[in-house]
Amino acid sequence: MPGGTTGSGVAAEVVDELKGRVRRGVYGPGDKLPSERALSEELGVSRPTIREAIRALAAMNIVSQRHGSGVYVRSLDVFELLEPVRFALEVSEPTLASLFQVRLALEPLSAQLAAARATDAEIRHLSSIAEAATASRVSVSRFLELDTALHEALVLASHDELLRTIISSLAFLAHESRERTVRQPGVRESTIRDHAAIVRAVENRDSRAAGEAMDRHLRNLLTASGTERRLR
Amino acid sequence: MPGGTTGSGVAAEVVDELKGRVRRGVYGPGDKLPSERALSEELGVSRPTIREAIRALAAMNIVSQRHGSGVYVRSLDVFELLEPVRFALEVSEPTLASLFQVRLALEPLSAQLAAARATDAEIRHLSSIAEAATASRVSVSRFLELDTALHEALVLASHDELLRTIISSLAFLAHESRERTVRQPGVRESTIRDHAAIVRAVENRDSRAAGEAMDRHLRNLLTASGTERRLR
DNA sequence: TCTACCAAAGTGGCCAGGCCACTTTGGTAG
DNA sequence: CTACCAAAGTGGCCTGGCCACTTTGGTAGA
Repeated sequence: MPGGTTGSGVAAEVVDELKGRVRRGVYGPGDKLPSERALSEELGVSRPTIREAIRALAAMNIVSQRHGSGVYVRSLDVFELLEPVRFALEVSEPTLASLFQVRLALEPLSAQLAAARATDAEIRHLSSIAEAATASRVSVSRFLELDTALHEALVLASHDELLRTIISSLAFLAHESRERTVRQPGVRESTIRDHAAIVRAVENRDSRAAGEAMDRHLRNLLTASGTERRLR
Repeated sequence: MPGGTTGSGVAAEVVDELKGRVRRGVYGPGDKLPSERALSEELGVSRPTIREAIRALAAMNIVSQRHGSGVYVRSLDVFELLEPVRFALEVSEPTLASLFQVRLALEPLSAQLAAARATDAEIRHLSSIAEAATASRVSVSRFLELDTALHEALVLASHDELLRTIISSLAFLAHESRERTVRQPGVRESTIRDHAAIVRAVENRDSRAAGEAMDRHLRNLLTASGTERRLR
């Protein structure tokens, strides 16, 4: 009973069918789908309908169409899959408070797991990121980049795909607000301290300390951003 | 410099054009777009191309198509917007253990918020669900249905759209494993007890107790299910 | 033998015109 | 004033076709 949530109609069914095949791995990333004419025959629907379905999948960044060549399954990376919603999020806006609530529940977990599971190479990577942010002449955008990278590296080191998917999605949502938060006085300094504490805990394989350090870090950011503001 | 990121081709241009109109407020939420035939004439492209463009916008949850009526700009609620997250979660094929880890982080939060924010009607609804499961002659599938309904009702009562999106997506992933778990001896009884405790805490507006009850509930399920099995 | 080129096949992009199913609406009969 | 129904409007889908681009394999030249 896979996710047939798209709607009714033949085209919608084709979308679900193809989406299902990608989900089940019938077509993996990089693979070429059958030609529109072939799919048309196989599924017993007209080519325009197939085209509509493929256009929808392309809009969701699940496939990409290459004129004269074929239709290919994309990387299925979380960020890419979320990109189509970026536009719509300009109007929607989850509350910052809500976002932080969820991050406060998940990111300490991410840090805990990272402390327990990170490889030595991953720990070195974490250190280098935290280190890079301490340099005096770091631009705002570069600082944001490093901040994002640290959270991403942590959840990668947790070796938990599900956590990575969710946290990456949230980071995507948070991106807009971070630009403002990081400009507030003192935030960069406290962020550097917090990051250092997290990395130190991971280096020491201290799950509890890592989780607590992350918790403090997020609460600091929350305080700095003012909780009632909306994203964007 | 509006978001002309879609790609090349006439259909892509139509997508950008329509997207731009929505962005600029030419068509606001709830508004009806011109008919496909009208757009076709106005933009000087064929109707199939217009249809492809509209299908793409629908895939991005920007508009919705209503057979016989028209194409409407959507209200853009967060839950629907984050539908792509669901797909992303499904392709990642998480471990049961990983799934429980995340649920253990999020669902107690959901219960806490519900205890603090639920309306009287929502509390009555919760009670009725918990009540229905205590009847002696409830089939396995019906029991599962009620279990899902309770978790869903809780997160609804939390009045947090972001949480709702994530937890609903996870519930979908969990579905397969629940069918097995619920058949294990004693699980239904303990579930009934746990649910009752959660509902009681919400009725008493006791956030802490609600969170703890949910935590115990999930740990009971986790114990009963054996953690190493893979979903799907 | 190897390289460069080119033509044919395959594929997506787009169009024209048509029929059907569903929704909406305004007039009409009760 | 209400209930109903027919016509108009709209999206959903199909057939069939032509064009533009990419790929590929064979061929002519070095």
